[in-house]
Amino acid sequence: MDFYKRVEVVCKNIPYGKTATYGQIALLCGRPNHARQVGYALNHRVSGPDIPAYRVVNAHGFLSGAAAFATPQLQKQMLKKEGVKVDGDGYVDLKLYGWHNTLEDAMRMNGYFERDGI
DNA sequence: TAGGTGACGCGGT
DNA sequence: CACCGCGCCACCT
Repeated sequence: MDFYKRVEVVCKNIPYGKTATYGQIALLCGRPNHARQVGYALNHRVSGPDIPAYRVVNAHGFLSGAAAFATPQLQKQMLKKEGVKVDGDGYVDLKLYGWHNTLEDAMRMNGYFERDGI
């Protein structure tokens, strides 16, 4: 299985106006302990205009990857643009804007993985 | 080969 | 809440 390709698929499935955590993405990729690798993937491997990396935050709702975007404020701007409120310290309220994915979401991901052989 | 690093996270205090 | 320790693991030096 190609972890990085899975990260790409999962990121593309984060709903508009919602955010997902690194650990959550790792879990959906079938690798529970790879939260750090999700961060690595987004920073060095997975990139492109069709991949909403700005919707990924850490378990506390903090925009921990903000500095890695083209401009330091870009992640915050992109989120606010789709209705996600970011406070002055760079945090989003996961209760309101977290992607509370269902078992169906997880099974759909697996369907994509199997279809694409990754 | 050994050791350091990091867009991380959980459990304990 | 905050802070801390520890586990985690692919990638560099």
